[in-house]
Amino acid sequence: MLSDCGLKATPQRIIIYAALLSSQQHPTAEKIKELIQMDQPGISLGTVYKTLDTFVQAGLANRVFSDAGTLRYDACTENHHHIYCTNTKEIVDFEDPELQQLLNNYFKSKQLHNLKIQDIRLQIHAEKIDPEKHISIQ
Amino acid sequence: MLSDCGLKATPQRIIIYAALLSSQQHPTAEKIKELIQMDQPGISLGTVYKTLDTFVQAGLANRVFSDAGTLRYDACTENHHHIYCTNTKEIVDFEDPELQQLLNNYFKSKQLHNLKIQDIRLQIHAEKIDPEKHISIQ
DNA sequence: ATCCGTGCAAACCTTTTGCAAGGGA
DNA sequence: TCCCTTGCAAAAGGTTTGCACGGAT
Repeated sequence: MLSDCGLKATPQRIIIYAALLSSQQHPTAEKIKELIQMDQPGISLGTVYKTLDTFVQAGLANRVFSDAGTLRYDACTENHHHIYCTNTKEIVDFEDPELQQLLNNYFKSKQLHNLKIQDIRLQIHAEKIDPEKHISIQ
Repeated sequence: MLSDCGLKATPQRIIIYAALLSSQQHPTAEKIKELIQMDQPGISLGTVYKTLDTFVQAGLANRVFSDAGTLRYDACTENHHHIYCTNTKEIVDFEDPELQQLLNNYFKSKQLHNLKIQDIRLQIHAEKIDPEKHISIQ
């Protein structure tokens, strides 16, 4: 996977990538360091930053916007959207082919002169009614 | 305007709010300090931060997401979207009632259980073909 | 007189950088 | 072996905080 992208498969990279893949929380660099603490106790925070940056360059990960001014990362590089819970501060993935179709059609008809669209992302700001429960999409 | 929100109308606040309103660039705190330098030379950067924060609390302004890890502000609190130019790094407002209608319909039909939607914002990442020209929407 | 906003500077936090040492191909 | 990666620590932003001063009610 890593070597497919021309990256050396070092233990640190493998573990960071695994952590990023398994975490659904769009973690910060700090959070990833915590997550892998048990497997890789001595890892340096600087290395986590550098590695995540390398992943972004290589197209293995994306940065996710957050209003707190801290960078968050996402191993999912497919086109998808994010639900920002205003109370729990979670960021949850949202994906729906129907929505994608809708947006594609809209932007096909609505010509934006002088612009080449690369990516459309929705931020859905919403309040979780019952923080105990999970979010479900009907 | 300020007093409507229960805020004392001090010279600093008036000038900062005016700068925010007139700038179409979703400025950072630093940028605002520059913008008002001529009118209010002695203003402290700390005051700018505090004032912008006060505005956000009062609902007079919004924070705009940005990947650079710097906070940007927007005096427009109505529902609208942003075009992020990947080459010029500009952030341009995008508003279209038709799109709004489309999104409303979509989210009305697509029930998100356990969530109360507050706000939907699109980030349109796009490349400006000719950086000299302005962006126009057909 | 009191309360709130301002200015200044220090503190803080997150992220980046430089460099020497170590490990993979 | 060679080059790339890591770890550490220092530096570099950007943002927040604490506190004393000043202005308005």
